[in-house]
Amino acid sequence: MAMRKGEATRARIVAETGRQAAIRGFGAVSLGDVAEAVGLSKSGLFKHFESKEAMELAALDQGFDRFLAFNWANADELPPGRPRLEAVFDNWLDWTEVENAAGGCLINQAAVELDDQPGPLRDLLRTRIQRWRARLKAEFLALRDPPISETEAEQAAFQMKSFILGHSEQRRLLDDERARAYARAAFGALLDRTQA
Amino acid sequence: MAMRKGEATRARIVAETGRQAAIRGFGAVSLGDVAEAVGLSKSGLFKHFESKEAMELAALDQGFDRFLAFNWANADELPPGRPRLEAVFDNWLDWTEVENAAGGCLINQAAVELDDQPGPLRDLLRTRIQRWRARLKAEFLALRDPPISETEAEQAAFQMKSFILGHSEQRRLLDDERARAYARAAFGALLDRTQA
DNA sequence: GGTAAAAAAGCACGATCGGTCACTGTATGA
DNA sequence: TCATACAGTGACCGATCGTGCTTTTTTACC
Repeated sequence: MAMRKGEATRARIVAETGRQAAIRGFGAVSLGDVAEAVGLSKSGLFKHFESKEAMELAALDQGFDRFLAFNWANADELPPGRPRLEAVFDNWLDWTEVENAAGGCLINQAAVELDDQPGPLRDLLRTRIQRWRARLKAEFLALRDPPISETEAEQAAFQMKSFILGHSEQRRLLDDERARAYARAAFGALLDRTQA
Repeated sequence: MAMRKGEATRARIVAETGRQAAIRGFGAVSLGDVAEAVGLSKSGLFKHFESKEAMELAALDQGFDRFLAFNWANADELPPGRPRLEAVFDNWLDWTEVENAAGGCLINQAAVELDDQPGPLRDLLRTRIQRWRARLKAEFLALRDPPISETEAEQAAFQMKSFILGHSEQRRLLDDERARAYARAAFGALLDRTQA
């Protein structure tokens, strides 16, 4: 009764969908291409997903899981505040560059593509990004004792995310390796200012 | 002999292509949709462009022209350095919010979508963004006398662009109106630090 | 106002789109 | 081992994709 093979195939489909969406965008992913890439027929896909949208939903969800696992890796073991924030930031930069070969960060691609397209995909992305932001904000609040204000923490989280986005564009579109140095310098200075 | 009407129609097609690309991405724009939106038949489009790609190229190029005109408006009349930079930054924020109704900034959408898709579209985008960056860098160099280093100017331009990207995501995807305040505060502090 | 050129429509093409259905092989649980 | 639930195929649906080719309608100039 255990559906072992089915689950493995489903996972391959989800991963491939995310891969293609990161490159072309969700709106340009085709069932035919995904099916061919995983070595299935188009109709075979429908044994695992009831529709293309359900497939994309699973891909985005799993993509976000991967993102969190990657970026928060080893952060739990570090003390809250600056050590954690620096680890997360470095992981995040790595994420951009590791994913470089695979077409870039799926979440960032989705964020820009879906921001004006209502639907379950955007809803999922929104709630997950908001949760992630709240986590970062809490970490900034732990930077100082007594803690900084909520607004200051949000300000800092805003800048952190901004540097990540700036790094991604300069690194991926402009192919400029200095991007990482710029981002790290900017973030380090932000931590200095916030913590002092 | 003068092809007056043709040029007007062409301009409408280009504008509409840009509009749709900003929403769905270039890869998801269809000739049928564009044709219907401008009130033409599909085949009518081919009297103005030899291919879909040529149409997209024109749309991106014209979109960038509009971006530059909007962001640099009234900046020439201001003295170089801080006044100009502040005007450009505010214009840029306005641009994001004005374009809000129209599906967001075409250039930003293209930057994320095309960063891993080689071709003439990406080439055009790259060169135009690099030119724009050089312009910003020069403006940062004018911030101080004697001027800051090249690297410092690039660092500052990196942060400026980052704040724009951060503002765009927080404003458009998360629908958070505080984004503008965060971005302005961050940019103001950056200018203070750089200029002092 | 006639005429030549430009603009646009109409139509058809092969390919591909997302999706359904009836069918077959196969892995799995009893 | 055997029955069965499940994974996967192939043919096919109507719609739409980008793009030619031919014809008709507008437009602009003399």
